[in-house]
Amino acid sequence: MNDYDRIAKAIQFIRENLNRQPSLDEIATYVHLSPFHFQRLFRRWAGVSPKRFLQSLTLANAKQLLAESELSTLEVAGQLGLGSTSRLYDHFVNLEAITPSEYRSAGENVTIHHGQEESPFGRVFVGFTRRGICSLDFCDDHFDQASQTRELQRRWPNAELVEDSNGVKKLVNSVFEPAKQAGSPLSLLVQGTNFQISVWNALLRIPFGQLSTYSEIARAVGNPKAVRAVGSAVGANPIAFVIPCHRVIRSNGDLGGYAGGLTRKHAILTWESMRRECAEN
DNA sequence: CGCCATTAGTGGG
DNA sequence: CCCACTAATGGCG
Repeated sequence: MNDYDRIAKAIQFIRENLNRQPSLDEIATYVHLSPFHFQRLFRRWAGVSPKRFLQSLTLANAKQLLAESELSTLEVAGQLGLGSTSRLYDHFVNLEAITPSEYRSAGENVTIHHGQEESPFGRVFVGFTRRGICSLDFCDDHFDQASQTRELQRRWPNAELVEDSNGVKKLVNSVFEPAKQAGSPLSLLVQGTNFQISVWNALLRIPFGQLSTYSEIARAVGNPKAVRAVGSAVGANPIAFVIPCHRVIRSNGDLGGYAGGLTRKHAILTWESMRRECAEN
């Protein structure tokens, strides 16, 4: 079992037993570590003690984050025309959209480099072309490399797939390393319907470490009643983590869903909120 | 009152 | 049809 698995297991345990406020000893025992070692591992991973983590984990906390983000940057998320390009993320991420039909007519001669690599939140499968990242998914038992490659080929039927573990390693480093801000902008290359693209754009506008809701996104894309459809579009996000679908939760404060598993969603959110606190202090 | 469980309504794929 | 949803509603302390 690697570190991420252990931490994930601990977090899940904490979540399930939140109302009992489990002690450090109890959690450490659960993941088969000594309290001392567990605390150190946890601190290294999250930058916070398990105790502090526990405190920040309540629903009240989630709702507070929600309230903070309510007023911020989401109200303007312009509908994006087909195939157009827009700069987002304070000019650090560049999202380029291609419709399925446009792809069919124009899109040959594309080579997609792909492979798996460890990330702070577990193994990921990544695909990228010369023009940008086109795929990023977390791996698990149901979604292994074989099926991920198959899915990639299905989405880009004319593309040539090439395994490239070196390239993938470099890419993953720049994606998950916060120092990426200093480097060149990330380019994303995605296919989707007009609706999906506008939703993914809205996701990119949620600031690091903050939360939004499905209904908020629906409002932001100018279709306030399409809440459920937004859920589907968010779920269809082809580039996990970079397009931050993990920052969207239910309006009542529940976590909602996540393709990579709820524990992982929770882990990423917690990590982000801690990172943000650190940056502020 | 507040806290839940249930449900009709919902729009895009 | 299927949904990574929500607001309204009613029951129960």
